[in-house]
Amino acid sequence: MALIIYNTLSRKKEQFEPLEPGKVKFYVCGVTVYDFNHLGHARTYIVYDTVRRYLKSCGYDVTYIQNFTDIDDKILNRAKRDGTSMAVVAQTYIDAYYEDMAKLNILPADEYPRATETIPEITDFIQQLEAGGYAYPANGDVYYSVRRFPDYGKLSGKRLADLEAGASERVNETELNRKKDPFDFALWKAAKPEEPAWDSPWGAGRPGWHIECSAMLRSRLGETVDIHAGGEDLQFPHHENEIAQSEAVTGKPLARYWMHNGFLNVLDKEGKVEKMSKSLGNFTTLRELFKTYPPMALRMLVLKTHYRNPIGFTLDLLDSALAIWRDLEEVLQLGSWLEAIGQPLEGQMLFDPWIADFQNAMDDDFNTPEALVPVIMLYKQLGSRYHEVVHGKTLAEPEQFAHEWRTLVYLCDILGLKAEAPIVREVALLEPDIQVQIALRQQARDNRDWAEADRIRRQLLEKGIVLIDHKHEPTTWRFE
RNA sequence: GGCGGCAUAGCCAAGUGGUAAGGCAAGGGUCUGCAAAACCCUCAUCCCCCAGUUCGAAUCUGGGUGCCGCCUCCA
Repeated sequence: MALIIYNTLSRKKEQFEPLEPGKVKFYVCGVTVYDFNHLGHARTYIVYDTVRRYLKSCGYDVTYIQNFTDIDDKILNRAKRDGTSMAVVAQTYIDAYYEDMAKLNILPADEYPRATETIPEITDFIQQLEAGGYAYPANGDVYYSVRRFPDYGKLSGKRLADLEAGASERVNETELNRKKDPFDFALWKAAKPEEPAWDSPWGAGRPGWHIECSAMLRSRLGETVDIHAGGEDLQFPHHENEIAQSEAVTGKPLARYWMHNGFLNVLDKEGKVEKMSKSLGNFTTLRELFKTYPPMALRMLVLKTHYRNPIGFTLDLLDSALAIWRDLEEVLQLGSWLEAIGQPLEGQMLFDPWIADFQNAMDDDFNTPEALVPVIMLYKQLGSRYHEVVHGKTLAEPEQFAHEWRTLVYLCDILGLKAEAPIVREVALLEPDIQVQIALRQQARDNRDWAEADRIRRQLLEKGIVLIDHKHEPTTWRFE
């Protein structure tokens, strides 16, 4: 089986073949750092983290680059509002980004280039465009001349003629006057008073959004990357413009495969979409969510839907994902449990049908909902054993168990599903007291004093300890 | 108006020509003093509608309806 990826450029599933055998250059458009990350960001980066992990598991040497846009009107507005500088706002939310993504078990990028640290490359890029006749200055701004690039629209399937119909009153008037054509976009923006600015051949100013990515990508990964990815909203105009800029200069394809993930929309009580656009003032931050849900529940939710389909986010959906995650996490924690009680798992992972099913699903354009099936089958199968172990029984067929458990851990690692460390250390401290309580309750039960027995059970439950009665064996317990 | 996508059970969601994966929820059962946990069982004669192609379609074609995204900053 070979990996197949849906390429936005061709609108078809294509066999994946990197430019250089064994190596994958992967560029993902990062966030503009002017606020905390919301659920939608989480989806995008969970998706590409999973793609990256899978590529690695296939043996590819993956270089993963993700930028930060740290120059932007929205950041400036935020700085103004908070009475601080653009640099401070940017750094604040970059730090927050790292924190949130770490909780989702998203691997750090190999590098996080920032626009403000790439100015020389950007101005250099613009000069090359100018030299090639693709860019022209106008009152301190520099614009890209869209009509000079014949392939413009090839990614998004838009033609300039179609766009013309949509050209509306929404265009900024000052810009319109400077542009030769309404579809031209800014490569460089002349400095405005009291705003951060960098020197350039066209005077002080700052780069436009699209050129940042073209320059950062080229500086880190060269002229052509294997995979260029981002949210579906970036398809047009952002990625279209990146292609126009980069390919005009290099004459080579910017990316071999373009991947775009569907949106995660929060649904309101009537089930209507409330897009998480911050300009509409509606978004749910990750840190808010993580106060009440484990981050892995969100990761599970994202994995449960194919990455190109939209997700209508509701709390019910999250609860459903959480239910799966809770069971799965218990089983994943088993290794630690066994170690804690002196029965460490011996045995290796073996290649077996579970892995084949998983790989077939992932090979088909990263079909994670399908790939989750063997994972769920495995943990269901292992789950009953988990309870035997936690209830103090000796594990039967430990080698077979170990092999399956390691397979599960391996698959979960590719999906980025990571269990919290189980609370086992406190057991030694609690154990004697709990045994006393269990004995007292057993006495009550023997006396058919159900009220007292239930009182003790309830009391322990308040401490998070659940009792499990058995028919012929003493009562055992576990954490809630 | 232009471009694109989607429509599968109460909910979520795979499946793209051979007779409907999986999950959540729900119901029933075993067990229990009662619970909890665990385990077992059940849960779409049918895939938005109509027409067509085919021995055969949820899957292909045409038409229709509904929802969504992009066309403006957005993951």
